[in-house]
Amino acid sequence: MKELPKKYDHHKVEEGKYEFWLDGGYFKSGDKTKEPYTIVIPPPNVTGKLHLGHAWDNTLQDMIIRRKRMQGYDALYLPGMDHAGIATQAKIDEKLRSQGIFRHELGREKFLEIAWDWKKEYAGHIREQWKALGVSVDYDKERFTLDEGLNKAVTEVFIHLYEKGLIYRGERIINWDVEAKTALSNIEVDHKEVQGAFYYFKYELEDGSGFLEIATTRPETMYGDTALMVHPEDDRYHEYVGKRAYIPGTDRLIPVIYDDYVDMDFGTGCVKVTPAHDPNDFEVGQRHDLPMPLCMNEDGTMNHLAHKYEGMDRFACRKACVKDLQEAGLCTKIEQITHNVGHSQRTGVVVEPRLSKQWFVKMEPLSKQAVEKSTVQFVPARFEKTFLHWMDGTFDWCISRQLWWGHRIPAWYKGDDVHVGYDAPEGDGWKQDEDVLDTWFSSALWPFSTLGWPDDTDDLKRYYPTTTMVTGYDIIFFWVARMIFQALEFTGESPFEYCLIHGLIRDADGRKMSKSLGNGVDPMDIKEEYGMDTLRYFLTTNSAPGMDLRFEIEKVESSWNFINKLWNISRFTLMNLGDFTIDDVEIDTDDLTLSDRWILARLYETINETDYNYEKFEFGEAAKSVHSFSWDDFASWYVEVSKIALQSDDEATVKRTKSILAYVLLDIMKLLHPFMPFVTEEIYQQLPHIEDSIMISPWPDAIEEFEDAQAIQDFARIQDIIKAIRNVRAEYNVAPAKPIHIVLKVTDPHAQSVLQENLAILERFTYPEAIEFVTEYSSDNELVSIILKDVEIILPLGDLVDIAQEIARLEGELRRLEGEIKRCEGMLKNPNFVSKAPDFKVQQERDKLAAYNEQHATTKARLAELK
RNA sequence: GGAGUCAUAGCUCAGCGGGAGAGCACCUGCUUCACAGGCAGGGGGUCGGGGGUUCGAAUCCCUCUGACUCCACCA
Repeated sequence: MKELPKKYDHHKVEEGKYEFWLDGGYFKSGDKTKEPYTIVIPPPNVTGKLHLGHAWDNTLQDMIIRRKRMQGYDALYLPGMDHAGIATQAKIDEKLRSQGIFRHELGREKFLEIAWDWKKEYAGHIREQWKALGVSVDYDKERFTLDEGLNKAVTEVFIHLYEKGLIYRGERIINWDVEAKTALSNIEVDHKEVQGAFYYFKYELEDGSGFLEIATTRPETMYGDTALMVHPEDDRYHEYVGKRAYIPGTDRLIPVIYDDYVDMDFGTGCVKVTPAHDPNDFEVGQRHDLPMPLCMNEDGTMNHLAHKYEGMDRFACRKACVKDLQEAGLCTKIEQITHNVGHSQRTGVVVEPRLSKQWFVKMEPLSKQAVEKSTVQFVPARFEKTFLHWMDGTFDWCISRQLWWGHRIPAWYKGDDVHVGYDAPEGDGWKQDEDVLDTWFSSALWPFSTLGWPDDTDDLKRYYPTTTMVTGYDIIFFWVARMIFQALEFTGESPFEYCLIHGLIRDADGRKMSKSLGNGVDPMDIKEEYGMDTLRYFLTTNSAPGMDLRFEIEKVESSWNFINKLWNISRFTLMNLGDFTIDDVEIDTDDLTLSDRWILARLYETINETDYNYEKFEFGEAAKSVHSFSWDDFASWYVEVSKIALQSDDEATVKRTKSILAYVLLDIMKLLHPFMPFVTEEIYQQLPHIEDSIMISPWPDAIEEFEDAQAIQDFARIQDIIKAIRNVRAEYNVAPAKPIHIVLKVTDPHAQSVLQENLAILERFTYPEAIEFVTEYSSDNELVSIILKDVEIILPLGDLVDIAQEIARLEGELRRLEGEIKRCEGMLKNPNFVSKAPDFKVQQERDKLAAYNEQHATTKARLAELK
């Protein structure tokens, strides 16, 4: 006889399972006889450990792929990692700095050697964590964004877009990260509201005729000013246009010009123009052919244009020059304001708009194509709007980064000549661009570059386009959108059929989990304490698609409790199966008791509901069906009922019951395997089974022969009677196991036979002294009577019965029934309802009304007797 | 300034066109031979306010209020 330990021990259960699966080769894809189903992992950065967000993301992917594998697909879950340019380089820099080493002292080559070592180390950590999560990824297909193959894809894409005129190099105002000393794209900048000020300055006119006053939030940029501008229709300023004014505190003169960009009603109506440090001013500068001097260095310190402030940090300079100009009477007013300021997503520093020569992707043709041709189905659908909305208004994408860790831009320069290609052109003197590409440039190709593109590989043909992408809404712009337009451009197809979007993980107080708040939760800590199955179940059942997930330890505990429940129903089953084998499992649908038919009918319904919700990616709903089936139906009722049959002397009865226990439990395990792979594997191994692993066992079938509405209805009658009796026992404080006399007044012949055939069940649950069936029962005040449909339960409780209480209860019941009757009649009297509502609905109401009327009459009669 | 989300039981959330649900918390009984992290019973909600569509609305539409998120170069 097999026996499981009394308590579910997640440590023991999870130990060795992953190795077992790996050894079995179950994660491998490639069975050509099957239809492919592909998910590529969103590649984690090789910067650190996986957090709860990854655990969520990866569990969702793994659930989908495990189910599809069981359903007979050639399931490919392709793993990989992202080099994460800025993030990784920043971390390596930091580590080097702590050792007193600076990147530039090392040189590019040496630095890259260190970076690759770093990658190797972190890739190892990440694989360890995938293992802990239990994700069934095919390691034979693992990729890294800086792999040779992917590098080839990146280069190919760059060259193609360049030749098509969709990649260009130009001087633009870009977002400059003064700490990382690199350009950023627009979406790598987070706008945050901060306290700032409007500083008013006097620009004195050259001819001594007075001054012009401007307001600015960034005084330090005045050293890059090359003009003042006013609106052409602004009467206040006509006389000044054409004159020249001094940049305050300097002897540099700048012209006063007209430009209709100016908003006359804002500020003073006069604006300083700093073409090298502001995107709008840059355009003004171009229109008026103004000089565009930078007044800052790459690290955010001021340059020689700031004369005495040279070398000072931009914010220190702001403070200093404001103070000096105040003293000189040239700063007239300071207004405190709150305004939005761009911060680098990576380093957090205030981004400096800066004129700089960079590479850009021309977005308009690509986004137009994406909007028109994308066939990706977002789940939930509303995220398609998010995607389209962004595609609609996106700016050209700055793709060059002043870093070393990344794909080096395939461009070579010699004087003014530029060559874009795989290799440098023939001849001496060509120098390759020092910069690398934005990390997202390579991530955008991930769904096809990982499968071998640009070569027309077997994998690409077989697994591309991929089936489902799972990711958070926070990277729709960064990644999803770019994958879509690049895929359409280069493969002519959308990169995936479905895109399942999930939200963010928040702490118990609803705050975003972040390093700075220190409120992050390490999935490995949860694994240690509750087990990964618990964490997975928690993560995938506590929010709807696209919604955020609040991390609450109480819910993790309740997930553990559910698994412990499953453990115990398995324990019960195994204790009773004895040496029962898979060959002994036999279900003859012509030879079943009501409870057997009922549990199988419920199983049938549960499989259908679960499948329906799995297909819609509604995992919370899918789990809800299995949860209530296994706990409320199987554990609370069938297991109890089976105890009767298992004690029978009749061998066939015992065998039938064991078969059903084993069969139903096995299906429960399979339905839950995608949620909790470890414990379901453990239990599967103990139960009679065929395949070597639950992972490769077939997904449960909803067998139509099991569908049985009559059984569900009949069993519900039994349950109702039992519940009613339990209820009375509680209400009258009758000890649960104290034997009581039960009289059932049944007139309906079908009800009569159902109850009589299942008398043992009634006895099992109600602890009767005797159960008596009657068609008439003489009035007696010392009894409690519960009136159900077709059945009246009479409990002669003698002294325990309180007539007044009983009258009150029955009157309450009467009121309830009257309410119901009124409702039914109201609906049925409404001609519109009868004519417009579906027939089955109308019939349903009629049936209910009949039943209520009958119950009402019986209750009223009983009440009359009492009075 | 645009776009979107949320408002349902004390808490956290499902449900999203046909009679209000779960988990946790709370109250009352239980050492019932799988489980006391369990079993049985119970209390608790005019489903944010107001309109509309519909035979029927928590569910669809409009509007208001409150919370949040993303996008956006007004100095």
